[in-house]
Amino acid sequence: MQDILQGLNEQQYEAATHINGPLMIIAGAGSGKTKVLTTRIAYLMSQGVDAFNILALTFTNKAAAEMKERIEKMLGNNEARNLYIGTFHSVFARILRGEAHRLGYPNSFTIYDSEDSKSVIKSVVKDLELDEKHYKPSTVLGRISQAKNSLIGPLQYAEDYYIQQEDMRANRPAIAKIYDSYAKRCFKNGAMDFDDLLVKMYELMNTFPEVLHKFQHKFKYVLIDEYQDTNAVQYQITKLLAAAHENICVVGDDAQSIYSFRGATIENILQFQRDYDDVKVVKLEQNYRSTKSILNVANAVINNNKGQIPKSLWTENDEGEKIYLVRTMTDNDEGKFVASTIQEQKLRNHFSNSDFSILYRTNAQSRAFEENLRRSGIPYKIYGGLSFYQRKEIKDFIAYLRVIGNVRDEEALKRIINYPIRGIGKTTMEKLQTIANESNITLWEVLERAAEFGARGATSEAISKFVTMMRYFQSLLKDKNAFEVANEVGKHTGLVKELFSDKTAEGLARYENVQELLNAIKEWVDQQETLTQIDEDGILIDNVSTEETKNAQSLGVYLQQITLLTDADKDDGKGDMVKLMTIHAAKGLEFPVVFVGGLEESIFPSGMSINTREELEEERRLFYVAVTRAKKKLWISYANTRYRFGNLVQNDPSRFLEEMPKELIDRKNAGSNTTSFGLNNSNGFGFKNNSAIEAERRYGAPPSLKQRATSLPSQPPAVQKIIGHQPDNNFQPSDTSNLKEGDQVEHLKFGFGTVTKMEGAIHNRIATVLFKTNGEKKIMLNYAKLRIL
DNA sequence: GACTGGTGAGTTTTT
DNA sequence: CTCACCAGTC
Repeated sequence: MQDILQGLNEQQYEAATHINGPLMIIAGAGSGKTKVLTTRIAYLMSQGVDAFNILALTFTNKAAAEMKERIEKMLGNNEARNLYIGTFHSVFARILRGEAHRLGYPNSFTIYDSEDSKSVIKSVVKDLELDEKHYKPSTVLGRISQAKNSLIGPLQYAEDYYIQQEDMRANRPAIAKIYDSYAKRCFKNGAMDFDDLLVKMYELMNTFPEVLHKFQHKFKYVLIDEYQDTNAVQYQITKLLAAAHENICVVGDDAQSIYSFRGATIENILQFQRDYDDVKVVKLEQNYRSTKSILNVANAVINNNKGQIPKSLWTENDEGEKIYLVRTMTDNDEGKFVASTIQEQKLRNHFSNSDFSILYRTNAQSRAFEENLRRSGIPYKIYGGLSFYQRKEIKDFIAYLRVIGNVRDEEALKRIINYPIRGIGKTTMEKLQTIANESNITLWEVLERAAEFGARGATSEAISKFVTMMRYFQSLLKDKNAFEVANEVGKHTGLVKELFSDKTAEGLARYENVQELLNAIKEWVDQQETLTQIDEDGILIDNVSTEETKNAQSLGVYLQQITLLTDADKDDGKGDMVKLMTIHAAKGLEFPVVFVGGLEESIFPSGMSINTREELEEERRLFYVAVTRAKKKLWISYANTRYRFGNLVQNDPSRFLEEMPKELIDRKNAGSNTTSFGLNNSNGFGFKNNSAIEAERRYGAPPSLKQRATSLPSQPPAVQKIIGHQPDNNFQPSDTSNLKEGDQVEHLKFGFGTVTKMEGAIHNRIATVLFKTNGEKKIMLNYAKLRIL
């Protein structure tokens, strides 16, 4: 026990050992939060608390895995594997797997990912005969998700005056109706979406006192990481769970709240002290991670936000180097700069690849980095983005498994019914679908009784063949494990064979992916075998009943966990690789060397989040998170121009750059020695008249046309030619809400042109215009900088 | 019912 | 640029 608590500072010690009663830890970035949490758990166990009585909830699988691993190391045994540590979603899914029947769901319910959800919404919108252009699945799902996270059901949604006003204003009054149908459809399909995992867990606890009682007493100690990111449902559930013992410990940092788009509210952390009596509050303010320079930059930036919980983060670490600010001509150059800097740093400072991390605001930005790392032969791994399980060929294969596990899963069924092509086409499906909806039976049932509903000839035959095959697979469930079933599916459906005969590069990759899926399932099954050999007292059992093992290895269990899996979880930690991820994904992690890319207006801060102070402050917190990931060295970069939808776009340098204290910034690679970042100063940052010359000096002469096709287009993009337009000092953007094609306009930076194309007014917030300057170049622009002539 | 080529629309952030 | 969707053809 002495060992466990060793090396904690006074506050950390207090936080780790105050195990009875409510505790709130306000933990600054890099203050050893994970260390405290893991120590706390290890300490609990050393005090005789059973691992089965401890529940720790995190926001990412990665954070959970890390905690588990650290605890295991601390305790020196594998008792930690019996802890309930996981994301809200995965822990609740696990619980619901045993209890869902109470809510009318099959215990083998399917979990819908966002793609499935959108697909359901799409068909609901179609059935309700609404305008599919106007009721876009992503928009509608966003509204529904928001409602669910605030515990607002379909009925309440329809009756809520404020919500209805909002929907009316957006001219989408039918969302309430869609929400209702969507919920019913999911229920009929025996499926829960991501939000349902939380909502249904709440319903379960709230409706069945005996269930609540059971879990209140099972989880005598509750810990919640990143409490500032909890939303209303999560808040309510944890409140219920902790009500009996009040041994609840929450850890958070209001400065790192970056999930409000998911319904997270800082209120929860502010409310905590009012929810329980005698809340112990511990502040962790000493940073052990970063250099003084890095921390000071972070502090200076976050100070621009109003209303943070007062806290002063300090460090005893070295001053460190200044923060490097880098400007490049294009997004590709940004990638190139990062790749070469990594090479250089490795040689100079003996860093290994895994010491580096590249962070960005949007997943789309990863490509430029990826390409250049590959070109430089630097091994890298991208976290997030499309997970392995979201790839088309994998989802197709899994769709078979899903239907086998749950025939009510209509989304999966629709996916596979004619894949591989077996002659059950669109028209047939539409007919069957209508029958299913009208007679309120499942699509599967309609298929089973297809002949009875009027299927004839070849179609009827194809359907009954399909049904017979699926029934055969289902018959395997009884005594075959997930891998054996999957293997059979691969063989009998011809899926593997079809991919194998596709000799194109993509076909080969798809084939390999499916192979990898089968391997993964095999691995999982084997792993389950060892897991089930430990009983509830944590003692290894020699003779596990085959029944139990089989159960744990079943297809249903497998399916439920993979939907919640992200790519990061496949990471075995092995392999020396540079890590690429969004800033959101990087929360809670730290790296010796960090590159943050794309510090440009409309990217970071995102163009979607610049309209209210709240949105902007969240972007700023995100920047704060990015900066505080770095231990030793930090590069921040932005590009003058980048490609977006195949078009060249120009963005101003991010406003956040201005907020960093100048004396802590090394700007020798920022291209300009002006002291101002002045966004409107055409002589200032990034838009100098001589930037083409400057670029040539740094990157060499532009490559010939032929070369350009194969090598980096590091030549300054054509847009440069027209840069340098000197607007009238009184340039006032016009009200461009009526802007139309053919209008003559003046742009703040580019000068005069004609509007050739209007693009979307997406979300009514930021819109871009494609226009021709001097009859020559196409550029996409922001409305706000245009004057109609 | 299956296949093809043209067209338009889309990119925050995560489970 | 890339993907989903549509109309038109076999």
